Amino acid sequence: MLLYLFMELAAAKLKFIEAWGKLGSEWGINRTMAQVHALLLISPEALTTEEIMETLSISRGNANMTLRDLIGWGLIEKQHKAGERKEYFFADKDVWNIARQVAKERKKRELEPVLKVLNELSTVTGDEKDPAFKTFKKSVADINKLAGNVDKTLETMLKAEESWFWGSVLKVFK
Amino acid sequence: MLLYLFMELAAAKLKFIEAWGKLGSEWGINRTMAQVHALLLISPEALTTEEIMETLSISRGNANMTLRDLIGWGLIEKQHKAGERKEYFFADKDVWNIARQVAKERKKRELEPVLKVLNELSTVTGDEKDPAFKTFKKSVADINKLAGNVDKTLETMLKAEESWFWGSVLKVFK
DNA sequence: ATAAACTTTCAATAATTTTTGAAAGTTTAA
DNA sequence: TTAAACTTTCAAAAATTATTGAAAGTTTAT
Repeated sequence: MLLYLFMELAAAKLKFIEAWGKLGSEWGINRTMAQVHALLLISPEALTTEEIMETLSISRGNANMTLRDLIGWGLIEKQHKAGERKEYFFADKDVWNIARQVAKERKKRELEPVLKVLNELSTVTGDEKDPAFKTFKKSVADINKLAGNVDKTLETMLKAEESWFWGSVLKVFK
Repeated sequence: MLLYLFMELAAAKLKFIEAWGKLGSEWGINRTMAQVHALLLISPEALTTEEIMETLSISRGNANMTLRDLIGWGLIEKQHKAGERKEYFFADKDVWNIARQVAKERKKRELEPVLKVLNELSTVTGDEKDPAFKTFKKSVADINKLAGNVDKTLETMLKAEESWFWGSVLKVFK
């Protein structure tokens, strides 16, 4: 009976990889990319493309593209071992860095383009007596303001030290 | 020439709906759902299923399911007009409420299940001398801590008043 | 009860996103 | 050079996700 109180490391790893992949896909990050990231996160040494393909049962092409994407996100790096031609990959293990990196990329790729459109839309002119115009203008202005605040907050977060960040925020949010 | 300095309200509406839909799909929210939400956000009156189908060129089935989902997310409500059988739909226009509602739902649907798994994985036992075990345990513990902090922060945000929230946070993030 | 007005369901279809894998490309060592 | 070792590309296929639309279901008025 006691047996079931413990989980094998191997089983735990699989569960972690699966959970990370699911979370990623729910937040617009490709499942495989999140899984490769998870695998490298819990791996003490750098892994080859070969090993990643094997462990996650994915094709060479998929592994290659996913690793390239992860490098583009600043989440993993290539490593070369002396006397070997193969490339090894390892993940930054600092969770605060990971959060910052993801925030930075998504801000750049998704938030900023939307802010640009919202700013354009703020300049629309029309009949101030028209309810359709008034409602449009107010919604756009409100969203623009919120998005701007989110942007500023992220900007500050990107510069922040982990301890400083959590210390300060948790003091405010008590 | 000056003509191009102004944008027609109709064009602006389309652009807004498109941008909101794109943002949604990048963050794991179905494009159509985000578009229907956008349409109702900028509409001064409640709209019928019929009108939504027409404006966005979507089918009755799609409109019906999407509207039901949006009600489930707490972003829109049904309205009945005296002497009419048709149902009308309108969106909460308060941007802070919208942000809170989305945060609340995603916390419940996605963050909490992951926290549950992470907590389970924290209990894994193994050989403290094994680098694979040590790396696994540390990564899980670190992520668990970060996720727990995010959860607490959201929890507080859900209770917060808009002015209080932005006032306080922006003072900290100066 | 009946029928008109309206809403919901869901199997089939369409659209989109992800993955494959073999061929092409590149680098290195001899 | 050449060839082995390794990486990248990308058109085709598979998997996933979203949409359609007609039929079934429900409600209301008479």
